[in-house]
Amino acid sequence: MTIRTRFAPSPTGFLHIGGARTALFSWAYARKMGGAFILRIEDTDVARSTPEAVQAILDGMSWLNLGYDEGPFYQMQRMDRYKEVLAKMLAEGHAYYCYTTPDELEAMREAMRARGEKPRYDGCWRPESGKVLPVPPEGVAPVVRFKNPLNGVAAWDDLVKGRIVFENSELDDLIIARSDGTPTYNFCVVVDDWDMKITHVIRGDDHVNNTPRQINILKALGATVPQYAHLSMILGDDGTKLSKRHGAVSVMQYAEDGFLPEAVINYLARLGWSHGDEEVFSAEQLCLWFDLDHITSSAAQFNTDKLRWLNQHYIKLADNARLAELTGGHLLARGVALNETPALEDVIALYKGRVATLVELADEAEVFYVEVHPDPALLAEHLLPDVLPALRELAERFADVAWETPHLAALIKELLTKHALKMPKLAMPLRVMLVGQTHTPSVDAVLVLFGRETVIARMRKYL
RNA sequence: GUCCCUAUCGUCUAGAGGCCUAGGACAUCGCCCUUUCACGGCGGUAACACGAGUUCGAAUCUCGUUGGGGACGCCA
Repeated sequence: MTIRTRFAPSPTGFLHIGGARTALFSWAYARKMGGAFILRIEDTDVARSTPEAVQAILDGMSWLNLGYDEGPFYQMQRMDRYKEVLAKMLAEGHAYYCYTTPDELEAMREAMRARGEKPRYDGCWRPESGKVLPVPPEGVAPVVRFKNPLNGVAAWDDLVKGRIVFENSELDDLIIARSDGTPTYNFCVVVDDWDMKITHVIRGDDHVNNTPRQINILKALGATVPQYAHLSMILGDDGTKLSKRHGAVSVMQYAEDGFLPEAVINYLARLGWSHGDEEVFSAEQLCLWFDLDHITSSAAQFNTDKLRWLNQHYIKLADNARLAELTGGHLLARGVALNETPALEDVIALYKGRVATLVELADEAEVFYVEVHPDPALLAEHLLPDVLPALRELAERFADVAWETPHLAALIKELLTKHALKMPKLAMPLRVMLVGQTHTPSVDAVLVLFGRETVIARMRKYL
């Protein structure tokens, strides 16, 4: 049997980190098993679904390089099919019309809560042999409810959490079609998973409570029940639930913050799944290793530091031309115009080993293309009287020295000896004049990048 | 309130009864490298929530307690 998995987001917002991991695990499992990964957009909540959100989800998956084999399927385009199955269930007595209004339902729940009971539908319109149903009230459009079994259990062996058992008596008759006739989530999912021959449902564990209901509907339909794997949630950096206010940001925010998609994939893969002691691996490697047996069943806290560490690793590995293009984008967004020299690629070659994100890389590169305004206090601290003569002479000699690292290094050494100075004493003021800060790669490499004219011009301003 | 899930270093995790005086990674601390800062190398601190069982033996199995999370919608 071919393994078929799916990712089924509802387009009510961007693709956030939790959704991305769910997609990643489904994708990786399908890849590992030589199966198919299906993308399905669950847009039956017309009020909250937007085309922008659909696009945001597509963009997020594409950035992460998570390709799907089938879809995207849109539930709103499958209405006819849902209505067909709905009619069948009604005809076969697996579903029934219910005329209880939302207000009555609300009152019912309130009363039950007040009594300390689990709020649920009372089954008033549920047909039973020998039971006399109320007369349908005038002017009330009915909903359709699923006739859930009264006894026994709905149980499954969750591939992540182990065996989970729900008493059917805990479940009430859920609404599968609204009073306007449109089907609801739990019903659409079941029909879709059935029609799309999904073998493994890999999803967030906020769906654990939906699973017994879905299994019961599946069984009523005579459909094969798929395997379920419920992933625990991802907590924010501070250990609290991800929310709009903090943490639950779009995966595209990570792109903006200068993270490489391969770093995000690697991080997410390792968050809640493990392969022994392996920490750093590619998407390809993940597709070879991934399994459902090593998924953690408890919630995991997001850790930006570790993501940064991975990102740093992948930046070091990345091709300079690619980094230049990406970093150039960040620079452009800041309104920094790139000059011919130095070539951004050369700047990146010198700095890529020193940064954790592309934003930091852009920060470092920026000083090569815009004027710098060193902090006067910093200048005063390093442009000391005892180094000024050496710096002035250096600026003069720069005019005709061969502009290459060995010659520049030799010249600096020569003046160091002549003026009886230590390297940092001379290197620090140079750094401050050139880039406005004391932390840079070795000065000769920086000098080469800037070029003769810029170096002399920047030095002259202070000497 | 009811139901469901969950519990190993600060964090992500390894761990399927003896391999565990609990391993790796991030973070942190120290040392080395050094032209500053990084990078890199080496080393250190740091955890089985608690209580009962089962067993010759438990981080691993069972039960309970406590903590955390989720669900209880004509949302998905």
